[in-house]
Amino acid sequence: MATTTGLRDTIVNVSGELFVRQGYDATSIKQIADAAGCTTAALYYYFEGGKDAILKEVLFSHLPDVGITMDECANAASLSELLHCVAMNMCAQESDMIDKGRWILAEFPNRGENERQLMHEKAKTMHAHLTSLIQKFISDPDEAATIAWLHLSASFGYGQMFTSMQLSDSVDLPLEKFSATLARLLGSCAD
Amino acid sequence: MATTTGLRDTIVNVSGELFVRQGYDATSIKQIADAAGCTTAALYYYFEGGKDAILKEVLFSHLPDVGITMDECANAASLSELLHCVAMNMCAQESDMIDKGRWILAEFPNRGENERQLMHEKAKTMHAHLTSLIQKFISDPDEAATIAWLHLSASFGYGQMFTSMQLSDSVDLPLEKFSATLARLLGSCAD
DNA sequence: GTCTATAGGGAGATAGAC
DNA sequence: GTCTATCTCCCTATAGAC
Repeated sequence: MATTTGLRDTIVNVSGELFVRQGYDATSIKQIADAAGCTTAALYYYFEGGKDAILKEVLFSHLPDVGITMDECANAASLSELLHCVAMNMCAQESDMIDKGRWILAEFPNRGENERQLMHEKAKTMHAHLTSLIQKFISDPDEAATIAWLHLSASFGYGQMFTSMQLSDSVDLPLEKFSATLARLLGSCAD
Repeated sequence: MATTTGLRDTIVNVSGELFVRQGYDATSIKQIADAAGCTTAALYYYFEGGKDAILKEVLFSHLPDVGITMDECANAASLSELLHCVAMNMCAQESDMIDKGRWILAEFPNRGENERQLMHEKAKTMHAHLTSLIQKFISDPDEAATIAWLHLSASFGYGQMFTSMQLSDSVDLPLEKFSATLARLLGSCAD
């Protein structure tokens, strides 16, 4: 891991990767220390609260930032085109939204109220972003907001089933086809 | 826990509940024994393979069985009505499909190839079931299959975000409205 | 079949040297 | 700031009595 950054940042980064890959419980303090190139004692120098404090920091700094992937789609010419673009970006292999989403889902029930609120805020920010893009094509704000949640639900669900659960190994429904069909059907309600 | 059933079954049942509620790693052998009303030694009498063997058994016997919830919708009069009914059943509080789905998603990356295949089979069975219902309204088999995956993705995604992640506490999109809108849009492509 | 008792290991965490 | 050494606790698993 990049040793040009401070050790504290390195700890957060490697922890994030390990947590997403293996889960929080399955990741030991020793493992984090090894990956960060230090000892467990050093972890406690930076994080008095121990492993839990590291998790909090990861949640606050490491959550998927969604604006970026949507801005690419901002100048779509139709609702269908917009939705297609967004689904492709959300579920793309390179995007880690799906991996992180899976992990957050897994960890969610064990977290406190503050962290739950934070995750809700993130989701609502993402939704607001998409809704504002959709409103170029659907003037009714309530309808636009509903379409946005539908689209996020479907994309998230596809990503979890076909990518996280690797259903794409057994079922032939490529992302391209999924996105296109979803966009065609949801896009048919434009003004 | 129902002590009328044999201890072995009791162990599997309480383990399933604990795993879904807290996760596999966070559930100790002692906790299972307490909930089952026996000692840890008894667990090893029934499950030589220990905790992992119990998990295997839970996965094989305790996965959501989907046929039932869909049969209720079998005599829907239109595609929209069918899809609405299925989404309502899948995501209903009483159904534990969403809870179990979340847990399976969380556990998935740590499981072996056999168990992954099993989960794929379960998903494909569910999909085949829905597809056959949809084919009453859409004659093209490929289109019907695609609509079925879209609908399952969207319902699963909604359930995970709004129920598992409790987004319904912060966002006003009731299941009824979600299902109705989704059914209206996906249903609009019927023959 | 189910228990008591315990071995053996690894986890998270800390004290104190440097 | 970072390390070595160590503490304590809890976990999984087993041996042997009943």
